[in-house]
Amino acid sequence: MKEITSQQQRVLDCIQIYLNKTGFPPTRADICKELGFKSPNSAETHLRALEKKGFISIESGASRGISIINNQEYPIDDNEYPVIGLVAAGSPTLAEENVERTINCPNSFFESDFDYFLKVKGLSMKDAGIMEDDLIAVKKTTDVKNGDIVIARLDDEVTVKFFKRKSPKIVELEPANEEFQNIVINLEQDELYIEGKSVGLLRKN
Amino acid sequence: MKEITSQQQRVLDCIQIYLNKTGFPPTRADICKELGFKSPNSAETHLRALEKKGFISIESGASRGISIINNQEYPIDDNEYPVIGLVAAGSPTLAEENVERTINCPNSFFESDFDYFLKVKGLSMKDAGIMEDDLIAVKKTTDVKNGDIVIARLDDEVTVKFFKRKSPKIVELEPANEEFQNIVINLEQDELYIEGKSVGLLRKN
DNA sequence: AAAAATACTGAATATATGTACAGTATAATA
DNA sequence: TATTATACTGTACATATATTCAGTATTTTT
Repeated sequence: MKEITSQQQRVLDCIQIYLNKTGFPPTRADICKELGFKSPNSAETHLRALEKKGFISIESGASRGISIINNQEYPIDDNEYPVIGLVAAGSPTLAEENVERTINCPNSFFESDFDYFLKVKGLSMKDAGIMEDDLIAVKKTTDVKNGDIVIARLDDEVTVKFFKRKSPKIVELEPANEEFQNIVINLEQDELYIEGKSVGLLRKN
Repeated sequence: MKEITSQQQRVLDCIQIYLNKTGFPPTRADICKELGFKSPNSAETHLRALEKKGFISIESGASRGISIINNQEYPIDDNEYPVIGLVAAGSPTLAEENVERTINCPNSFFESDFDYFLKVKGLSMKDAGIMEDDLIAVKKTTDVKNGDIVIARLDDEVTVKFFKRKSPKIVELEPANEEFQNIVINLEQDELYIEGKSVGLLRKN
């Protein structure tokens, strides 16, 4: 699946909205009307691009012969994602006793797929707009880059910080709050386990 | 809803099966082919009967303009919520030209129901954890309390601030960033329109 | 620097499609 | 008994629609 452009996304959304509203797909002219194009060929070329990239299929010759291809990882685009609150020392993050509740959320809700929500404690990342009780969408991965907001485990405590690799053996975990100190980790002495990284945030107020 | 005949049921089933298979409704000719009719008018009359009895609706003039009317078996808990970006001065917020795209999201995602996502510009609310390009879930209402994060319209500009009523005629819009000034509004002189209030926040990174 | 992809306008056209009209026949209803 | 609904065939046609061709311009990739 190649990358979709913003205009192509608009066309794809337009098709979905039209489908929800009417129960059948739009014509080229309908898409033009919805999105302000003046030539049916504008819609046509976008449709062909979306087809080429695998987002839709087009039945040749058939009117309104557009169908959206649902090629998600899971057949259903919805999932119950666990919300992880306080993590008991030493216990695996996703252990049942750590799951406060679940949230139903489309799989493709954030840019990347993700595995769980982590409920934030404290204000160490407040200048990055991460406040107490915010829910961070966490993708489980150890593949993190400088500047990523990572969920790290240090001495059986889970912490959320910016990731900065200073040298092959020195990693700094940097808060976004001047009242907090950088955490410097010498990988030869201390154990650092990267749980994953933040791919999004959810706040309910 | 009148009683359906066995042939009409076959036609209705045929429409549903065709929809499941292709993603769009059949033409009269398609129905004929599936059910062995030799005249498109056979399908037509059945469709008109189904329409009259309330099982389907037919969009006049539109090809494949058939939609099956759902007897509300399951209320769908999903919706496409518009994302509002830059709002042109003087235009209604939800006008089509302001809708950047839509996000599929459960209706009960935040504590309260909501109407659209507003894409945040600027950092005037950064100390409340609201950063540039964050998406605020906005519930359209004028019923706001002190301390609520409101979406307000002032001189055809949309702004997000804390709401503080100082007296019956004085309202203050308070930013969460020391680099910004409070906005004091005398309701007798200035026009203040409350679009709604924030019921949640969404960040994709 | 050339080629390909994106993002359009505008016009033209073959055909896909809804729909009306003319029939035939049977069963249900008033 | 007359009327209406059901259940078809068959023809015809206006128009709804997909799709091609000819341009222009910008951005991205090779």
